[in-house]
Amino acid sequence: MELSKNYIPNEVERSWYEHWLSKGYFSSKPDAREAYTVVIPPPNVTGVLHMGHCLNNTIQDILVRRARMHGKNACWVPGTDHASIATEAKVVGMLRERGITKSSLSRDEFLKYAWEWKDKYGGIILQQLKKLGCSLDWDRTSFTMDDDYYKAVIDIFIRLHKEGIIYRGLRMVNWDPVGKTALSDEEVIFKDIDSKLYYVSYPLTDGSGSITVATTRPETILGDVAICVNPTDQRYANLVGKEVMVPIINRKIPVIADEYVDAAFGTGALKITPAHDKNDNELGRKHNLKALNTLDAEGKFTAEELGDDHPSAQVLSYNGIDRFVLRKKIVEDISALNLVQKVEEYKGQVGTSERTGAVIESRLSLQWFMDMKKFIGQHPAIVESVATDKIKFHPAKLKNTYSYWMDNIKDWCISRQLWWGQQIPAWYDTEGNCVVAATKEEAFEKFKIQNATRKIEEIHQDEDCLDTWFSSWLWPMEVFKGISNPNNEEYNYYYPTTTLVTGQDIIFFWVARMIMAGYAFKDKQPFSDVYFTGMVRDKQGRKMSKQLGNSPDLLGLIDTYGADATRFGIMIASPAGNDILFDESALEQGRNFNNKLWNALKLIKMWEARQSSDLNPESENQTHHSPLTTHHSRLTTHDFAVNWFENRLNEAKTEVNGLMNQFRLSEALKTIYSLIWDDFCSWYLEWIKPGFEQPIDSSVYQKTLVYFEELMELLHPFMPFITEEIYHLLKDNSDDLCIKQAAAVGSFDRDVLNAGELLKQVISALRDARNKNQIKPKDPIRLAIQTGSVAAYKAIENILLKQVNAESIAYTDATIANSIVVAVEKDKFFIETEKQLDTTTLKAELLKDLEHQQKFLEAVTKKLSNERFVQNARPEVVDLEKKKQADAEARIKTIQESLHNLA
RNA sequence: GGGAGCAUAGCUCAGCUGGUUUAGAGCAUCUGCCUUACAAGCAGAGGGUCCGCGGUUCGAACCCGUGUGCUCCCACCA
Repeated sequence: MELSKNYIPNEVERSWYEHWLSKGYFSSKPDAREAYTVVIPPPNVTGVLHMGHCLNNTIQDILVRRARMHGKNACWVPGTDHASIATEAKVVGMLRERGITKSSLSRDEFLKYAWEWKDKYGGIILQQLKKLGCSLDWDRTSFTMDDDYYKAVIDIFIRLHKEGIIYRGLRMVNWDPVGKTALSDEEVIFKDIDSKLYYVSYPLTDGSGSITVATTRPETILGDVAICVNPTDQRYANLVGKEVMVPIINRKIPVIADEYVDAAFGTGALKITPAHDKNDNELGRKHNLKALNTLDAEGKFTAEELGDDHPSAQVLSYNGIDRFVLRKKIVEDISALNLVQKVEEYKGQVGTSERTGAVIESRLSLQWFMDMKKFIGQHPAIVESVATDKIKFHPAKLKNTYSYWMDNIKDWCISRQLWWGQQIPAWYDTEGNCVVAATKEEAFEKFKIQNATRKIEEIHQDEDCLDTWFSSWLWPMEVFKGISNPNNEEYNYYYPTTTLVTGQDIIFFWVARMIMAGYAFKDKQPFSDVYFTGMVRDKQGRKMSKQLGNSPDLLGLIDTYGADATRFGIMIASPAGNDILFDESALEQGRNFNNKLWNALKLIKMWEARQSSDLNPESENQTHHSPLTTHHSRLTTHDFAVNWFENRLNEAKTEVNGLMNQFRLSEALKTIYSLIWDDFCSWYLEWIKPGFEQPIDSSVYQKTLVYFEELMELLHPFMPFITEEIYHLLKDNSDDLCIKQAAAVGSFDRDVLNAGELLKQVISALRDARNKNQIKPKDPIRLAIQTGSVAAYKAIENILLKQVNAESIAYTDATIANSIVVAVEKDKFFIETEKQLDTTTLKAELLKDLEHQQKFLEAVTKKLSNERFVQNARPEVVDLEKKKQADAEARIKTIQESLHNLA
């Protein structure tokens, strides 16, 4: 079969993925093997694949594929998250484009549209994962709003409510005026902003002057209920207890004192607006002040609650004005009253919604909460398991982040004013009494106990739904029906899961809460290792964003470079927990690597028909005695190469195992890359390569096939497609690499490896000398070796001849005049050539080297003459220094001889 | 405001228990090569105040202190 010049990935990738699927390699069933379970962090059902997913899922696939090849029953569960806020926003947007407003629809009508939308677009991201080569068990695809899953979430809510962990209360919450819903603290992102500090005066009602406050939020002035100063602040001591007038609305409010106020900030006087600020709200409650709300759910002005104060036409004219427009308007109107003293630039922070980006309002509302202190208190393992590494975090530094958050945890607001999600199983009667129950009928039964005359039509369910994360935290359990069908066979086999791979940005949202759920509902850790990825940034270190247009089109990249190259590119520079700077040149490197593998395949395939089996018996005879003739040494040359590579391969496999166990994936890939490119292609294949149209020893060829296969096996988890392709092109293998079981790693001999390293060193040194002396690659040289171990060089003569383009090799006891001298360790090499040598340059080089060596010798000698060093350092360290000294001395001698030789 | 982390070649990063380090790799750069697997390649080279300062030690990129610069997390002082 003719192999193409370069490797062309697209068709190969498509057909192997189909083949793997058709063979059912990714689907897992419980059996006698140990399970290796990974649940995908479910992407938003609205999502499309981006670089973050690419990194995250490539890592999971590497772990899963490797486990599958190492005797584990690997199960990787796919699925999507209903992502209530994001999805509801998308559906609302889609409806708006069609001229439909959400408010014109009933809940059922809206949900019908949402499900239609989900069914149409919800699977896209999963299809894209197939392109990346992800070996997910598609039969297990789950969704956080599947029927059983939905029931499990409701069940957990009811359970926690019964235990008194979940409660309903009127609290200050983070309100997203765009999403029109409450948010948990974790969903609020604080951003630095340039704002202004307005100094506004409130006239005293007794006409004795005014008090000036500094505020960043003048639009809330109409909701002010007091002015507060620090009780120790002498400036205001005589004003406490008096009254001031709120500008515009002319409401009388008291001047009060509280230690909360910082006298050093602004004017030392603070306006209290309990309806719009968490701290003000607390102060308000402490001092029995009313909370006057002036903003509606959308963040627009409403005078509704100001009714008792007989709002003027001016106040009423603000109705429906957006908070930011209102801010300017109120400042203008107060300025017109000459009550704005000054305006300062101010750098402050505002909370924004993680999902919609809207500036958060603090808003008093009735919501459902989870009492986290109580909850965690009941399950100490939630905190301990991470501290004691029962659940291992990679990188470990995130353990601190986790424990700090746990120690300072606050109640979790779990209700959302949305329709897309699990509807809260709380029911109300006409008097506003509330019971929690799974169904209307159950709720009705409960109400009847309180009031026998209650009719079922009089009760209605809570309109709100639950925070998405209140369903996601059950993911590792419920994908195996662990909640909805407890102790089923699959759950018992696959749970706890093995490794979780996710972004460190969701450590609190998701990871921490899965750990809570794991211990609270099943008394087990949900996973044993968590690999946290950083954020994918562009090569200048900027976050990927739509505005910057710097997020690459992943599918386009896969089309251009292939999935293997894309996986290579994202993995080669991504240590656990660090952000990765995405650079397309890494994908090029991956593509080039594909090509290198392809060409190695082509080379080896050329030999297939050129094996010479007649050399085999002779070869076996030669193994154990010293070779004397050139003919024989060719055979032992191969023995040397084969033996060296086998040892090197085992060494590298050992390294890779170690790195993988530590989750150092990027380094494992680098090790494999260098093993293949440098050791296998650049050295080994060159060493065994027969001359033009010459035969290759059959046993060497067979060994080479085995090595290449093993290299593909090692690389497969990282680059599954090309390795599978080569595995089949190399030999007529009837099995597939995808499920091939890795052979045990053999041992390796340090001496054999060192011999190989020495040979490489000699070859490089001689090539360097050729280069420096401008000997053209085609010009042959004659090589003479002065060494104490002639036999060792005899064994590798043929490699040496070929690798440095020498026409002959001789052994000598003495220096050879008019030659270039190269020293490697204790051996000297003399290069003789027809070319006229540039003695001036050569001398200069040697002198430079000599100086360097002498300095080094000086340093080592000084160290060795330090008695305290010799006394205190470990003996092997001292021996090493002695060896360095001897080597330096020998080298200096060689250089001096060479200089002499040139003269 | 509190906490964590980072700083090593032009760039991205290794360097694990202080001594096999005269500090490595990949990319980029430079030189020479179209050598029958591969120019998306081959062969080779150059490139470092290990952030500054101080300390501990026979010995420091590594440990300690301090300064500087960056990054992240937590925390709603209007």
